[in-house]
Parts: sequence; C-alpha cells; structure tokens
Amino acid sequence: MPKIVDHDARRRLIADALMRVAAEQGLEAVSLRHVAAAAGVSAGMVQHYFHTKDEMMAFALSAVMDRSEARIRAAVEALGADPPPRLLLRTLIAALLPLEGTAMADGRVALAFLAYAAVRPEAGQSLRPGTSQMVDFVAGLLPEPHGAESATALLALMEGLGVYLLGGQLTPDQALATLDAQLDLLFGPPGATLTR
Amino acid sequence: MPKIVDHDARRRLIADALMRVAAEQGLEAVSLRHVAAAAGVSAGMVQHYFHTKDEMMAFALSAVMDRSEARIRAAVEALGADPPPRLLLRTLIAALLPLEGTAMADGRVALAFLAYAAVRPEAGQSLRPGTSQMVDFVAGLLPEPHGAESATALLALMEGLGVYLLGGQLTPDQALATLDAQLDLLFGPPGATLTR
DNA sequence: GTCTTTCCAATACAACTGCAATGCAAACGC
DNA sequence: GCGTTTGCATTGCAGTTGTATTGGAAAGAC
Repeated sequence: MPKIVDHDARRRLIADALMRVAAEQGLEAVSLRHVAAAAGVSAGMVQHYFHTKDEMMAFALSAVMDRSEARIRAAVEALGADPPPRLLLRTLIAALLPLEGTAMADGRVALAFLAYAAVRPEAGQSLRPGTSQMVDFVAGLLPEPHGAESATALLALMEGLGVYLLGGQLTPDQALATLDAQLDLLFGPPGATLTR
Repeated sequence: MPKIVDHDARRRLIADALMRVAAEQGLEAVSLRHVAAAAGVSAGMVQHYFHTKDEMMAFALSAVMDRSEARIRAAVEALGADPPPRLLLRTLIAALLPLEGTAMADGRVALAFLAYAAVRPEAGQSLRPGTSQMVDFVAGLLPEPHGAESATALLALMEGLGVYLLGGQLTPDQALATLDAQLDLLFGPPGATLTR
C-alpha cells in the first residue's frame, strides 16, 4: 500500500472547489474540468476520487449540509451555556441566513442544490431528516402556547428570508427586522418580557 | 410581408416547452434541442424566434412571472368582491404554493430560476419589483398593529413553505396548517374573530 | 533489489452544446 | 406573373461535456 494520502481531505478539497464554482456561476457551470481547474488539480485527479459526476455532486451536497451544521454549532457555542431561548433562536437563524460574503456564497450553493434536489428525489431525500430535526429543536424553544406549526413557520420564514436575500429583494437589515418582528409575535410584544 | 404567424404565440409555445423541461429535469437540461423536441418543433425554429439562448431564458423567466400573476388574479377573482382580508390572504398565498401537480411543476421552474438569478444579477433584477409590490398589498390587508415587517414575514413564510413543499419536507396539509397558524398569529386567536 | 499497489496525468472518444450559414418554400405586394 | 420578404428545416462547426483507457511515477511490502 504505497503513497498514502488522506483520501477524505482530497475529496473535501475538490468539494470546496465545486462549491466555489457553484457559488459564482451556478451548478450548470460545474463540470469536471471547471472544478479541477478551480481546485488547482488535474481533471484526472478529480476522476480518481469521484468515479462519476453524480458521486461528486452527492459528496458536495453532504459537504454543504456539514457546513451549515458547523455554522449552527459555532453560533450556538458562542452563546455559552443556557442562553435565553429567544436569543438562542435569533442567533441560530441569523447564523444560517446569507447575510454577508461567505454566508451568501454558501447560500447560493444551497439554493442551487435545492433546485437540483427538487428534480432529483433521490438527492433530496438526504435533506429531509435535517429539517425535521430542526423543527423539533425549535419547537422546544418556543414559549408555551405555540406548537410545531410555529416552529415550522419560523424555519420556513428563515428559508424565505434567505431566498429574498439572495435575490436582492431584501437587505440584511430588512431581513433581520423581519425576523425580529416574527420573534415578537411568538414571544409576546417587545417590552413584555426580558428576553428581548 | 408574407406568411403571417403570431410571433408571440410561437414564443409562448416554446417557453411552455422550456418550462416543462425545466420542471422535469432542471434548468441544466434546458438546451435548444431539448426544448425544441419538447415543443415538437425543429431546433431551427427555436433559433428563429430566439436569436440566443439567453434571450430565450429571459423570455421564459418573464413567462414564469406572468403565470404566477395569472394564478393570483384567478384566485382573487374567484372570491368575488370585498372578501374578508384574512380569507383573501389565505387564498392568495395558497394559490402561489406548490401544493399539487401543475402548481408543483411551476414551483420547480420558479425555484430553478431563483437559483439561476442568484448568480446572474441582471436576470434577478426583473423579480424585485414584483415582490415589493406584493409586500405593500399584503401590508394593507393585515390588521392594525402590524407593519411592513409582518407582510414581509408572511411572504417569506410563503416562499419557505414552497421550498419545503418542493423538497418533500412538508406535506400540503402541513404547509397549510403552518400558514393558518401564522394567520392566527397575525389576526388574533382562532375564535376571536369571524374571519376564520 | 523487485513487486505491487496506489496515485494521478494525459489522451481519446462519442455525445452534446450554442450558434452561424445555407437553402428552400410559402405568401403577400406589385 | 414576379420579386421579395418571412418562416423554418438542415447542416456544419468549434468547443465542451462525462467517461473510459492508458501509462507511468511514487512508495510501501517483501
């Protein structure tokens, strides 16, 4: 067994390049050679690590999900232990919104994959467990009278804000104001609690 | 001036075919020849009516917007004059959600174009006025205490529900329940008014 | 040393892409 | 009639696509 290389590191390197290409020019521009060029490697090497393009796409999709999971974890951990629910929710959602540079790039890639998965059911299947898990988590943070529908609504709101941010229909400020308004709706009027 | 044909009808015919291809296989599968085949015409004819692919895409994008506008109009007109605001909002949003067959197909196309426009600013520009106009309209329908943020939130919620519906994360029933929960939040608890 | 397995670069190939060019038929103005 | 303009089908072309194949260099196993 010669020439040991970190197999998974190579694949992540390639997936990163793919995401860069997709963020800048869309998934349609993702080809073996483009990705290879963006990664600074030969096309043959890409082929060595991904026997087929579908395989590469599937790996990149899972890499996208890993990234957003990491984004969540980082935001939550920065809050310390036992943060107030409303602040936790706001931080968590804000961390997932495409508000600035790198978050926007990730958001563009995620949006591209959403459209990609919408016409490829087998690819979309891997996305489902993540959101249902999120719904449960969010539902646990909402104050009493609210059920699972409010949690779903909050996440759908997040998704929609993301779309509008990427489309340029909303500025980051507007998106955050909208998010805060929704949180007001869920947690009660602004001055009514100390969680603001 | 010989052989008069309805120029615009041809272009709509082609755009319809494009949307069918995009709904089934995504925008990446949209090529001159595929679209021509789906429309049952020759590739040369497509070229005759659209000098370039970008031109064809731009026309199809505007056709998508026309469709959703027509969808809104049909839903609103079916309600008759002076419907209660809450019912009007619910009807309007439900009409735009990809809940069943043809609405889902249109939704997939719309999602594809959203991702398309996210990496092509000049294409996305045409989408902006529509939503800002919608925000104003929705804001006018909401009861007193609510401002533009709530209108934006409602539309973002709609967008997010659409994404989740297309991704299979939500069933139509769940999406509608979520929408109703949000309307409860905005219009007051279920039994408090007669608008339910 | 040699062997053998892994890594990767290069090339080849058929299929497809958008687009330009060509040619012809239909139909209206005259 | 005739000419001219429009509608469209066909073909050609250069470039790109995904994938298969080939070949060789590097490095552990022996």
